[in-house]
Amino acid sequence: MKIATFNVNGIKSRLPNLLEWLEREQPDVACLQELKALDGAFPVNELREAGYQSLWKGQRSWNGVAILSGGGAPVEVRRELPGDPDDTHSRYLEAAVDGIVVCCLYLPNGNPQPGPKFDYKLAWFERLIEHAATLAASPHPVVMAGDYNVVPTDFDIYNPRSWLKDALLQPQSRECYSRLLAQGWTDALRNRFPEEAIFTFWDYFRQHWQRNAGLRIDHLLLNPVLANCLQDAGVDTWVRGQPHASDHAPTWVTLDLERLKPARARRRT
DNA sequence: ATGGCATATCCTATATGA
Repeated sequence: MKIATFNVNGIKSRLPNLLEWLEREQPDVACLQELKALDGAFPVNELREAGYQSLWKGQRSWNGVAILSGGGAPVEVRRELPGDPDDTHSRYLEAAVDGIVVCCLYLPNGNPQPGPKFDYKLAWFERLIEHAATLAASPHPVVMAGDYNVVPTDFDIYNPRSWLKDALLQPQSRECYSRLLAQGWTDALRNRFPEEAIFTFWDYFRQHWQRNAGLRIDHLLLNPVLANCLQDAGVDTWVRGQPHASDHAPTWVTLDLERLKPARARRRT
């Protein structure tokens, strides 16, 4: 099973790119972020024709997340992160897809910092950490995929110097991310490439894509049950090189779900 | 300290992103 996450930066503008990627790479599950569209503008029919059933949560102008499945329909578990009934941003979806719990998240950017947007980022992160503790300990396989808006270490950026004041590199942001991992999550990309600089985002400025001046901010975290199934992980960088591309590239894992069965058998004996 | 580029919207301008 292949599960991917892709910040599309506008589903309406990006639909041709999205469809081409789905056709070529055939992920079984795709988590999308930054739809930047109301629910009624979501291209549900185009995606169905491409072989995907969708669960989505839109919002005017900003944010917006979706979970696409090429197999069974995603079964909604929750449409918001617990902990703040006043939070109106569409940043979280959780669904069961073919036996896997899939969480699709778009963590707040947090710029400029310091300031109220950075405070919101950290508060949202705390809510995620609290909710994720249950998922990490779950006997079910769980993946938390999305745009975390955190560069975990200086090894995850082409050059931290010009980003030192950015919310994505702040010690508070990184501390939250490492506390999340400490619950038992496996950062699939870093697990697959322990000693390589690997990026998922290249901004539109100063020919950063052409110079491979990127950041690693899109992550797929696997709970221990699912980490046992990890086969491979990667970034579909060709998508970033297409005309009219998003500034993010799709990031993915492949999983051997056969390995879930021995664990269950062992528990019974 | 600002801008570079891109997207969306209340669109000869402004907010947001990362």
